[in-house]
Parts: sequence; C-alpha cells; structure tokens
Amino acid sequence: MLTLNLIREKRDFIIERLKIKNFNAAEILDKIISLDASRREIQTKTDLMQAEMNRISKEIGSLMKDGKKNEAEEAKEKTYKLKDKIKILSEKIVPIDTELKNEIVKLPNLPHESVAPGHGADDNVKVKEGGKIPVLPESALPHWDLIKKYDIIDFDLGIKLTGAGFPVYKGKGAKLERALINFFLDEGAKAGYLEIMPPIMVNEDSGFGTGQLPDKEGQMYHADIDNFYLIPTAEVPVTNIYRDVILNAEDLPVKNMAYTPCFRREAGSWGAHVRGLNRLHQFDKVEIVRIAHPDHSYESLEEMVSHVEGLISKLGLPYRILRLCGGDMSFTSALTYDFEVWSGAQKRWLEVSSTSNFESFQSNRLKCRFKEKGEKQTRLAHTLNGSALALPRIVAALLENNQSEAGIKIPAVLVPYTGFDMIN
RNA sequence: GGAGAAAUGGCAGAGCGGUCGAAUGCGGCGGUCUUGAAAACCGUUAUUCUGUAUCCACGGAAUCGGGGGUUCGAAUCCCUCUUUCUCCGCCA
Repeated sequence: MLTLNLIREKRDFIIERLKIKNFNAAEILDKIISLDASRREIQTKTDLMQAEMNRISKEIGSLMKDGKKNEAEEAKEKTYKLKDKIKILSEKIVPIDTELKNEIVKLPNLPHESVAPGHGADDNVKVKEGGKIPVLPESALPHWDLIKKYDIIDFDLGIKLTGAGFPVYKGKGAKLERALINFFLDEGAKAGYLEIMPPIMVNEDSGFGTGQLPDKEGQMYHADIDNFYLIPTAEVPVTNIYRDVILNAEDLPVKNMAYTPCFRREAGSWGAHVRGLNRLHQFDKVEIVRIAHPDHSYESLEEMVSHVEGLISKLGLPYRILRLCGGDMSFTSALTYDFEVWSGAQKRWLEVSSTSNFESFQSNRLKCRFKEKGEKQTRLAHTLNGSALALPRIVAALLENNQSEAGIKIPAVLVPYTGFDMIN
C-alpha cells in the first residue's frame, strides 16, 4: 500500500512510475486525493468541536466540585447541540474512510527505477546465466515418468487421499525432499538467517498484512469455520511477525527463514505445462525474509540473490536469473528477480525462486516501522523475501538432468543428507 | 467442552465516573559528581492523525486487549468478541 503522503505530494511521479507496470493510476489518485482532502476537512472540524466539548466537560467537572450545580446544568445544556453536530459530522467520515481504503489498496507498488517496461515474460531481462545445460539422449524421460519408474512420488495416491496436485512422496523420494529442506535450511543458517517454524494457517489480519487479502482470497485455501487461511508461502506468517512492531535501527536487517509446506488453489490456472511437479496445490519451500533499513534494502536484495544463486549452483543445476519487467511483476513488488533452472527432458526453464524487494509497500500495511537511535520519529522499514528454494521444480530438474542408464545421480552436496547417491 | 478470574506504558504494578496519557518502582536515554566506573542526585522516556510552522517548534484530536453502548464527561459502568490464568473433563 502506498502511503497517503506520497500520493498527496507526488501524484504525477506515481502516474509515471506505474506506467512501467502498465497501470493507469490517474483516476484512482485523483479520487484518493479528493477523498483525503474532504476527510481531513471534516476531521479538522470535528476535532475543533471535540476540543470545545472537552473544555466544557472539564468545566462541568470543576463546577460540580465547587457545588455550583445550577451552573453545571447550564453548561450541560450547551453540550447537547454540540454533541449532535459532532455525531453527524463524524458519521460522514466513515464512508469516506472506507472508500479511501478501498481505493488506496487498488494501487500497485511503484517499480524500482531499474525495472524495464514490458508486458510479459518475453520482456524480462536476463541478468545472469550459470551452469551447463546437459545433453541428454533422445530416450531421456520427463520427471513424471522417472518418478513412476523408480516409484518415488505417487500422484494417483495423492488423488485418492486428497485430490490432484497433492503428491505423495515415498522412500527415496521422501528422503530427497527432506534432504533438500535440510540442505536449504543449513545453508540459510550459515548465511545468518534465523530459522522460524511458523503456523501454516493464518488469520485475516495476516493475509491483509502481506497483501494476499483482499482480492486474492481465491488463491488461498480457507478453513471456513475458524476463518483461517492456509498459507501460500511462509512469507505470510514470517513477515507478519513484524506487523505492528517498531524495531530499532541497529537491529536491521532482520534475517529470518522458514521451511513450510505451501498451499495454492491455483484456481483456473491448470492447463499446459502443469504436468507432474510443475505446478502443485501443496509443495515444500524454504523462504528467506528480511526486514531492512530503507537505505540498505537493495544491498539486502543483492545478498539474497547471491544466496539463492549459490544454492542452485551447489546443486549443479543450469540456471538463469531474470529481472522482471513491469508487466510481469507482482502487484506488491518494487523489484523482482526470478530464478529459473533448466529441466533437461522437458527442455524448458522452470521458475524456482522469486526474490523481491517490496520496499515500504508491505510495511505500510503491516505498520512495520523502525526508529533511529535518539530519534523520535518512526519510519517504515523495507520488507524483502525470496524462495530459497521451492522444491518441486528443483526435484524435477534434478531427476531429469541427472538421469542415466544406471539411475539418477544425487548431487554431492546432498549425499550427506540423503544417505544415498543414486536413485535406482 | 464446563465453571471462575483477569487483560493498564519496554517490564512490574496503582488507579473513587471529572484537571488521567495515566501514580510508583525497574529498565532506557541525557546530565551533575568522579581520573574512570559504580552509587547517589536531577531531568527525560508511547503511538497515530491533524493545524500553524514546514529545520528546531507550538497547538488540537484519538488511543489503558479489539469493537459497540450509557454519560456533559469512561482506564473506571454495560454489551460483545479475542486472549491469558485457575479448576474440572478430553487428549498427541
């Protein structure tokens, strides 16, 4: 959520920046500005009346003390009219406030100045490429065949237990999953991230704090009776730890990480390219989250990017890093890097991480602020997060790229975690 | 799930419906003293919105778990929700 201050002071700048995201903001901005102006006008009036009201009330208090009952009664008379006026005026504010909130949440975050304009995936900017694309024989199998061949992940069983998109990991498949989680967490710990195990269901306030609510409730599973949402990513609970929190500047950056299962309804998005592990309703992910000082948040982002890159290259996967263009970026993000790994048998790139700086967009909703030592004023912190990493597509690429007649070779860094070096 | 009690500033803990943003203690910050430190003493110590000023500053409104109500006036009374504690029941 953009701050009202920015909207008041930089209307034209916002319009220009949001063009990069192909978003026409003028109409909404003008509506907000006029709503805000009338809200403040009314607020100022009611504040004045309320001040008068408070003054009279105090007067009544001291009159009563002095035993001047008649004068107190006279003063009371004066308040009735005033009270009515205040009531009428303050009731006017309620719908204005609601509308203001409705409008302001429609505005996406401003893209960072390095973000290129564009409409879709084709306009993303490749910033780096690494690893070697494997040359596989014609007979190479896609991962959905490999998992059947070695009986390590069972989709049909998942359908029986729950439904499509809820795979069952078995034997070495389950072990590989657990190995990857532990590997990612250990690497994260080495990089200074504090491990968190959060709840995987959150309340409405948390959903709003990170921007899933309103509007995107269709993407989350909802437990009706208790009004809880299954998290689509650990970003939601881990970032919401800092909802309504005022941090000290010297505690920044806060570096947290969490492994959680993630749940996505992905309503309407099933179709091409979603076979096997490519898109699931439940999957595992390790997420890194930072709360950073606004002056240093882009340094934080770069550190996160190189951390994620390190993970992928330690696993020996061919990868590329993309800086998303305005049209492909999320509503809440100011700058996003996507990481894709090459899937040898599908012969295509699979997104395995999205690492973003949200600047103060989330923290304004979260009311996540910090205070500089000795200063009175609070400022909004910057929030960042990134997948480090999402597992299913990593598994898909590992299986496909490392297959041979003898079986599937486990990357050396994982062997201490799996306890085996081949799936066969 | 049943019965009862409670929720106040960073923490602890007062608070009769009137001058209470809130005593007191601890902690934090600044200062005096000291060669330095401790102790002692003095001062200071929340957040949000807002008006003039737009660097410092001054004024107003709101906030004592959340929401609503009674009242000229609510931390204090009423309703409701949430959370915590104690006892009973159930339970990995």
